[in-house]
Amino acid sequence: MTVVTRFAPSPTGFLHIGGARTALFNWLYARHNGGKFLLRIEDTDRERSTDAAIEAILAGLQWLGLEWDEEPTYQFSRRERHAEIAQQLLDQGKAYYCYASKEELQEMRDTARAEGRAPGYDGRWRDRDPSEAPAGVDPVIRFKSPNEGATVIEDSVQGTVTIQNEQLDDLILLRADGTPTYMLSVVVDDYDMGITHIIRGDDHLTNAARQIQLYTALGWDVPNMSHIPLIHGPDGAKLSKRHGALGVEAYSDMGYLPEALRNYLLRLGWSHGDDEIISTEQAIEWFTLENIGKSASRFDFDKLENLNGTYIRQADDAYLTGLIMPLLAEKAARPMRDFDTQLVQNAMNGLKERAKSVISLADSAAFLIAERPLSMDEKAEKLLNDDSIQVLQRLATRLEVLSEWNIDQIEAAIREAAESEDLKLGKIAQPLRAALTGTTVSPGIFDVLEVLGKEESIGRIKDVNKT
RNA sequence: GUCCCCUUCGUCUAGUGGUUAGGACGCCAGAUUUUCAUUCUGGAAACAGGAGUUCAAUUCUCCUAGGGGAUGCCA
Repeated sequence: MTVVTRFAPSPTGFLHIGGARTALFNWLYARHNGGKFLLRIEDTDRERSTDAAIEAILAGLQWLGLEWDEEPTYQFSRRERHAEIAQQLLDQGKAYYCYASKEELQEMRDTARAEGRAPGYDGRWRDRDPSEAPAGVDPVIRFKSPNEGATVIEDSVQGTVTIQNEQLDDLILLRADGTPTYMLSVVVDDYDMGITHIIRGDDHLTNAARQIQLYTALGWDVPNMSHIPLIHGPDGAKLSKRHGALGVEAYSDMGYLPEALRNYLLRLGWSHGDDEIISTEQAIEWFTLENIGKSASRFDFDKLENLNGTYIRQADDAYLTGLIMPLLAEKAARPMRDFDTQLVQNAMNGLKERAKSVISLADSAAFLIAERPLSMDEKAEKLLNDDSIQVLQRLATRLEVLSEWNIDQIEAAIREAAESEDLKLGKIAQPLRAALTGTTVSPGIFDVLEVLGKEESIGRIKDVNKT
């Protein structure tokens, strides 16, 4: 049997971090088994679904490198089919029309809660004759769910979960306006799409019981189910915008590499012994449902950042250069030229050693394409003006020289200063670096000297500044 | 309120009826790097609490506490 998984987001917002992990797990499971990974956009809520959200989700998945198979399915386009199944259940006496008003429903909830019973619809139209229907009320179609016994969910992650049927009320299949609800659509679509394995957030666990009842009523096989724990914010509370409930594009904007985020997400709730750095190939080879944990995990930016640094250090120079050139162009407010790119790429090997994000990588490369003389950032300025260190004063007086990028002179100045003051170069390295790059968040001093020291590079910089 | 799920260092996690309870991030200390970063070495740091089963429980059972989820004509 070919494994078929799916990711089924509702397009009411961006692709958030939890959704991204769900997608990743589905993708990994499909690839591990040589199966298919399908995408279904659950847009049956016409009020809240937007095209912008659909685009953001697709873009997010692409950025993460989670390629889906076949064309995405748009759930709303299948509403006829959903209605057909609802009608079938109606014909079979497994569903019925309900005319209860919103007020009645609210009242039912209130009294149920007050009496300590399971809340929900009390089934007052379940066995009533349609001739008693009030005039002018568009009915909904409800599923006649079993009142007795229990529904058992055999979950690959959660284990066996039993829900008493009396806890579950008669869910709505078709709304008053004739559109299908989520509960009906998922079941029908998963069946029609041939989904063999459902992997989704455990906020759907209770829904799973209701859906199993539907599968049973329809005589369909229940797919294998895995309800994975949710991701929480650093404080343990539900993920909010302040934490990680950002769209994946926000992570891209923050300078995280997709491969780093993927690796991080994979390790959140899944493990393979002590392995931490896991390539995509290894992930596909190793991924199984058994290794998914059952408890919720917190989002930890420190670890993500560390992972990101690791991936940046391993990354190809040209690849990284390609990523930061647009950022540099923005910073410099001018288009980048071939020699700018070449210069940055030459320096990349040294630069990437100390970068934790694509953003900081761009920051540390900025001096390479900056206009001369440099404009200092505040911190750099302060360092250079700190009169508690004599050497700095000397260097500061030579700033004109420095700004002309005469490497020989710079080196001579450094050595002279260091020797005459009997200081280690280390002591003046920080301010020196500030002087050379205009900022304190720049690369190592020797990397700076090395790159700038290349006659060729210097020539190019001068050319740039003249034009 | 009712139902369901979860609980190993601060965080992500490994693990077993008998282990010095392992790794990673972060933190601290040291080495290397004439700065920073990288790298390396070392260190502090955990089985939520209480019963029970057992020769032996972190591991099995129950209870409590804490956390999370569900409880929509949202998905």
